Amino acid sequence: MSHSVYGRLMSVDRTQVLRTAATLLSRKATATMDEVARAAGIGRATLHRHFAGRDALVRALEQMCIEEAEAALDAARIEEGPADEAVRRLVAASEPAAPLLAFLVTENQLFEGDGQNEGWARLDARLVALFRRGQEEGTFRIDLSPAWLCEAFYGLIGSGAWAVADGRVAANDFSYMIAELLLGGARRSVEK
Amino acid sequence: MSHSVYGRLMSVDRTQVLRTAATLLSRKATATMDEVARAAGIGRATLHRHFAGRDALVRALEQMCIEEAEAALDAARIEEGPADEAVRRLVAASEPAAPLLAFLVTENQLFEGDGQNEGWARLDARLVALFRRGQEEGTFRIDLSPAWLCEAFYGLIGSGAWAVADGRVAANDFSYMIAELLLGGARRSVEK
DNA sequence: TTCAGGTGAGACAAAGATGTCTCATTCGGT
DNA sequence: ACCGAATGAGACATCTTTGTCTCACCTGAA
Repeated sequence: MSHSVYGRLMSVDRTQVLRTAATLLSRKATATMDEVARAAGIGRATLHRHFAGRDALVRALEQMCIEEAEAALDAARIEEGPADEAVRRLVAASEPAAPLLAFLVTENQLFEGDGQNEGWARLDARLVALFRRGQEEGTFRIDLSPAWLCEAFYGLIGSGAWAVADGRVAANDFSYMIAELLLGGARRSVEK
Repeated sequence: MSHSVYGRLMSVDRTQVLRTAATLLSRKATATMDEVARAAGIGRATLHRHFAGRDALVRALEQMCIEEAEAALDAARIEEGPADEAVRRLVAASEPAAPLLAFLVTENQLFEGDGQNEGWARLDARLVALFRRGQEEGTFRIDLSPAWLCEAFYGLIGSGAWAVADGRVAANDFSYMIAELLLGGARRSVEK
């Protein structure tokens, strides 16, 4: 028996398919399974062999997004050092997952059903904890709630991903722009 | 012949239907015409009488969004006074159009077709001009491009609208949170 | 009351998407 | 070269959505 990196004999890269699907679906949420398959460069039948249907595809996207976001949180070591630097590290670490997040942030449909993935709650909790820590340490202002900062973080990651995808901003500036705006805002400041 | 406020004998409020549709579609982009009709409290047939199809509905949404956004730009008098205060006024004036913008920001599908509404270019131009003016006047930092500030503005309006709709933040805090984050960021500053 | 215009509900066919299947082909390992 | 596994293309039935139509009902104005 032969094995690839992921333990299966195969040619389609599940991860790559999901990334492509995320990019397409964030641009056109009503895209059909056929369009998703074509965008990923595979046949509709093959797509169906890997994901039972549209719902299963979105669920897989959700799962992958949560895993990558949690990996980013781990990699950024958000519990360490000043909160603002932790946010900077987190933005940078979130860049690979940005297209995924851009899609899922808008797919609020996921939060209607009965069994919503508990991963989102974990993510939110860790992110809120980070902003709360920053407030308690005096790094972040206290008149903006951690919940809102959390939302803004998601929103800016999504906006950044779209802006880069559309070529309105350079990919290299991704994390700088997001972190700077989130932390310092647009107004010119006397400090730093 | 009888006339209502809008010059037609009628009972359905076109504007209200569009607002409801925007709210629903921003939460569930794949909603059917029937779901949109139910959400608006009208029959599917009636919805069809007013909007020939899903495409026409989205186009009407787009047009309404552009009109309201331009009205907000006018009402905020963004050419007057300090740029940061102009942004504050603009955010406040944009609040009524927020659910509309939240939907259309994510409906990138609109920017694929051949005939995309030129209203977006007008909007972008005015917004970019505002941020550029702020930079030239020394109010805004120059290391964040006007194009990115423009994107971030849209993104934060959308995030704010969702956060309010989901009850994660109070509706009263809408414009304060957005304007403060966009202008000042999360980091505590020595000024002000 | 009368009446015209608007509406909701349902029926209906057409169009599109989905899920499943078969078969020829290609690719990687042996 | 061989062979098994996976793929792409296409056919197919089914389900959903869409667009259109009819008809009964309601409402406001005369």
